[in-house]
Amino acid sequence: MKSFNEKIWELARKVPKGRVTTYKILAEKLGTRAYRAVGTAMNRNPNGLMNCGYSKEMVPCHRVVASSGHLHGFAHGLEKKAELLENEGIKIKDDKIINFEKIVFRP
DNA sequence: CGCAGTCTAGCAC
DNA sequence: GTGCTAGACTGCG
Repeated sequence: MKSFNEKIWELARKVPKGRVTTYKILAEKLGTRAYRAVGTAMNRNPNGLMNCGYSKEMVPCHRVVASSGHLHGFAHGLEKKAELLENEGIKIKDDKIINFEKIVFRP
C-alpha cells in the first residue's frame, strides 16, 4: 500500500510535457477531497525541489496548479514555476496559465 | 473577499 | 502514543 504522498507523485508524474494538472484532479483521482493534503504532499515531496524538473523519476510540481489555472504557492517561487512552464511551451500571464482549459491534463 | 470542509505531516505533551 | 496546529486547495455565501 503506497502512501498518500506516493500516489500524488505517481499521478503528477503522468502529466506529459507541455501539459498541466490541478490539485483538485489529483485529489479526485485518489478518491479524496483533501486538496490541501495534495499541496502539502507536493511541498514535502522527498524527490527534492531540484528534481522538480526534467528527470524521469521527478515529480513535475510546476505542472500542478490551482483548479482555476492560476499559479498558487511554489517553494521555488512563482516566477521560477512560470519559467519552467514557459520552457515547456506553456504561456504564463500574470501568474496565470493561458489556454489552461486546452492544456490541462484530465485523466 | 471571507468562512468552512477535508487529509497529511510536523511539533508538543 | 495521542492531540493540536498549520498548510502549494476548493466551494459557497
